[in-house]
Amino acid sequence: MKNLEIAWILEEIADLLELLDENPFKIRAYRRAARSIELLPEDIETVWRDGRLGRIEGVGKAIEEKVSQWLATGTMPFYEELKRRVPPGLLEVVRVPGVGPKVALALHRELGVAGLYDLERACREHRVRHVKGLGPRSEANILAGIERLRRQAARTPLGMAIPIAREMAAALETLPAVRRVAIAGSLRRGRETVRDVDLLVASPTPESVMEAFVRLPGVERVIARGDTKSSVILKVGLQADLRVVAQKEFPAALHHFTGSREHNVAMRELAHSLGLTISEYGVFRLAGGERLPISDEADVFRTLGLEYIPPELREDGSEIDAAREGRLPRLVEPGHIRGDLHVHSDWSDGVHSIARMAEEARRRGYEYVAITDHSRSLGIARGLTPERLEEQLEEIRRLNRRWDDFRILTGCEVDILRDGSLDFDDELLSRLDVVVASVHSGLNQDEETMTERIIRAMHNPHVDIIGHPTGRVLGRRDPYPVDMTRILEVAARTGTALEINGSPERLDLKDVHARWARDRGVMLCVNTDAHSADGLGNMAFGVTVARRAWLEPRDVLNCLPWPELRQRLKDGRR
DNA sequence: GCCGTTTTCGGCCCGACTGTTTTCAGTCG
Repeated sequence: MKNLEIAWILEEIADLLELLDENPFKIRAYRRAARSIELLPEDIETVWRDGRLGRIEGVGKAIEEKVSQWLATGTMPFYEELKRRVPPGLLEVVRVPGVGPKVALALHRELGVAGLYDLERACREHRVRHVKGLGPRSEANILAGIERLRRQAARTPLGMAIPIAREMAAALETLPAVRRVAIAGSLRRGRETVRDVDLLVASPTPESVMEAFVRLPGVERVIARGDTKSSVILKVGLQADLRVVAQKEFPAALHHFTGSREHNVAMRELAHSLGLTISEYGVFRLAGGERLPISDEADVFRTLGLEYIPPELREDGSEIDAAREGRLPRLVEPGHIRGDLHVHSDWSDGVHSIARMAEEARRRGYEYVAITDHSRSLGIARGLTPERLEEQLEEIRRLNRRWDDFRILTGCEVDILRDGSLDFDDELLSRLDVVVASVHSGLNQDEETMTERIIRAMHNPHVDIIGHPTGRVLGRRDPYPVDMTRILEVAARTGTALEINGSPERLDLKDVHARWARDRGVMLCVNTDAHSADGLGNMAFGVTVARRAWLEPRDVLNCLPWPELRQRLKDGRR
């Protein structure tokens, strides 16, 4: 699966072309193609073999040829040539915040800077201030930028950024001059990791809001402070941007600051073709500049002849075509989820009793919850022996007498052992309502072995769901290598559902893969993998991933009411 | 380099902030 690799190369080509001062439109073309391929809902090698590369949005003859070369031979002469022409260290230099291609080039030309180390030394020796257009402040800013680059290499996981953003939004809301506050940017679009927190405020007196913003307790340093826009670095290392607009501008501004950049560009191009222009201030006629009435975000889309596009879909611009043609999905919402099918109790490594977990699930309005404790091989998580599981079934039977509007489903999260066999025998599995099968050990197997291992588990008729299918832990553990195309093919054939694990450190499957799954008719199941009553609240993260995958309720197993779910689970086992 | 319900050539989005400048280029989102 080479999609990400190719997207990365095209992106780097764009960076290199920028350093060569090439035509900006050519550079943009490479970035667009990179983005399309990154978000492509199928394996690019398949597309290539079918001769469909040219049909990818933003891929024309020239890029098609280069990508083909790379897929066929593993090299791309054009890319190699660019790398020869540009000192490789300059690519790091342009990643320093505040340093772009023009400055990097001047530093290279005049001071011989060819990498981060050179740049840092040139700043400390005060040589940078003698380069035309730069001064002492530039030196200090570049040093701070290098520091930031080194300290905050990775993006921040959504689950970590959301509470920070909410806290800041709440603090701003208490200001008397503030009329409205919204979290915007990639956070609002629900991206799994974010680079910064974007906040939008409506206020008649921007300066007072700016003043309060840069003094918020979590702020470490101010990097920009203007009349309507400020940026700060938080003590946790994350950047936060605030934009303040007038109240009547708020809807257009909210759209603008939610992005993505590609979505905005595509929207503005569409506006142009309709004789309109669109910015954070509103929608206007090109001729005469008359402001069109906009009272909410949906109006922004409506004036361009589009259905409302939910934030989670605003990525590469293809959602705009879908909106124009009325092809947008009716996205799944938290309220559609009828139960959680992957939950742990204190029988294994959870902290709360089955009864407590069930009561919490019921309180959340669910119709059912499946208790899926670990199986015996996972000693570290106090996995259940078959005998203990038998006892648990009895306990659940007893508890289920409590309600007539709710039920606890029996289940387990059974380990997929190294050879793909399962940790419990078929007879025991056959008596459970729900079987989630997951990989927890032998994570360093090669792709072929791991893929076969999971496929073998899917062929077991008692397995209903594959739990956290790629095993990643955001920022801590890479996914184990699997051939996702083959996994999806088999899942489609066996009717096995794949989990979207909503635990914020997992989010596994990820959005792009979940969308591939949907496109192949594979059912998804959004679970929390909760180990405590609080953990059930992570469903919202899972639903966000599902929405980014364009999923509708019918694509999600646990949107089914219990009678239909039971039927479906039974059918899947034939 | 891409793209086409006005076009296969000539277009290809919009604005804020900074630092270094006398009017703006570069960077960022």
